[in-house]
Amino acid sequence: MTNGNNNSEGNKSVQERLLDSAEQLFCEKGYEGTSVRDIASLADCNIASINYYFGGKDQLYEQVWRRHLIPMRNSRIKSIEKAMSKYDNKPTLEDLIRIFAEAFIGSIETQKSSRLNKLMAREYIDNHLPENMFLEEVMTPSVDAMQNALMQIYNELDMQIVPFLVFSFIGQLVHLVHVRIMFENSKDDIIRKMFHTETVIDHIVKFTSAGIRAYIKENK
Amino acid sequence: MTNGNNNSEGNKSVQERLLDSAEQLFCEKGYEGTSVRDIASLADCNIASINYYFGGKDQLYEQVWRRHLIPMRNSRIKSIEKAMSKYDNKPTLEDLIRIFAEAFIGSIETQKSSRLNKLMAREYIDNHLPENMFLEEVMTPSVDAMQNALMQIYNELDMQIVPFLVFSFIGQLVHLVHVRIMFENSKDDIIRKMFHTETVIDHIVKFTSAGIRAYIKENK
DNA sequence: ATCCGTTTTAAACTACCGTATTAAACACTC
DNA sequence: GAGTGTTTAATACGGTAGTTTAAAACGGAT
Repeated sequence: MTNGNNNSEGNKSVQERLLDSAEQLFCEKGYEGTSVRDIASLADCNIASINYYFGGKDQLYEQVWRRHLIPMRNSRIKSIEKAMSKYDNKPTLEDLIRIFAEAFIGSIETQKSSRLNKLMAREYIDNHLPENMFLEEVMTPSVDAMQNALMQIYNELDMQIVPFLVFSFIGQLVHLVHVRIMFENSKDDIIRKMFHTETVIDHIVKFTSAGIRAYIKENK
Repeated sequence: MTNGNNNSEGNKSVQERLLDSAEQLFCEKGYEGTSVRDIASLADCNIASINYYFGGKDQLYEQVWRRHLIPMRNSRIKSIEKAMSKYDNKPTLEDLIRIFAEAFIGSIETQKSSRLNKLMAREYIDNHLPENMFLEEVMTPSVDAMQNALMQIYNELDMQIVPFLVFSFIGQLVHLVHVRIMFENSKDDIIRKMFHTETVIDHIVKFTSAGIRAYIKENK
């Protein structure tokens, strides 16, 4: 081991080390807050390698995304399909919401999924990806899948309402990620405890189900 | 007019022009994405003025906040107090939620309040304000006021649940701000129409009320 | 051993950052 | 109108950013 970092071990290629280090730093400090020198240093390689292999900081950033974008999107869509098929296309509202929420937050809550959510939260507000890439390749597919699932469960649901329901649901999930970032260094144990995954997902499931059913009753 | 900007007109002082320009740029490009040269140029004054009047970029940023922090916080708290007193401390859930949501989004939906919400969203994730200033002077007071109001309406509500309810409510409001920014340049009229203030607030009121009532019933 | 394409290195380059300096312009009192 | 404190101005400074360069090191094939 040549230094104290944790990205140079093993037999990873330079590209992989750069992607790993870049991911870590981009998640922690954002795009502008991370310098190519920091990345190269953490990856234990020369600065020029970034331009040699990726063509620049921006394209390295894009590759960091592409590495996780498709898996992330797929895991969310898969979670919905699984919930649907498991219950013969008619899972309870609670099951559907819970499964998606867990996939969104990161079911086992690995360090990696937590980091990626943080990266997503940043990209949400400060676009450094090519135009609409985040929207079209990450957000929209998940939202569409969720909308379709909802309409399958409640086929009497007004099609114009469904986007609002998904908006409220996902809004809570995204907000959860933000709030967690905010309080992650907080000493306040009460607040930290409040945002423990299981507890808060239980709440979101209950709250959201009730919100959705508010639109069901009146149509009957 | 010496140039094409819109901050040098009128008889505003240099400080005011700097604050206006800084606010605009910080909202659009964030703290790191904005240079003091950009600010000075937009304000149509010398770079040194920023250090002369404010003591540095960081303190200018803080002043931009302080200018709107107290009014923003107050308008939210006021909105709750007004709702409470108007209905003799027992407004309907729908009234309370609607009034706060309108105050949050910016009732008249000025361009300014939209911009500030964007700035707030950034501050959520990347702190450039002095430690805890954002949390203690903006977020916490509003959240506390909302929690207290809820407990007054439903005094049978479990105190440990209330923070979750407020979380879900505010989560939707914050998400609305984000989504709007995301789609503000979208050509998709359907989406833009969806997030028109009145429509989406109607939904949030309905959805949130139902979510909250889900916790009321079981306690009875 | 030599060649040659690939990878790695150290250093230089250009551009911009936030800040500090210094002097000139201004507004006002006495 | 000389003197005073305040405001504006141009410019210099030290630092760091992302990128480029050109030479050195490497590694397999001939």
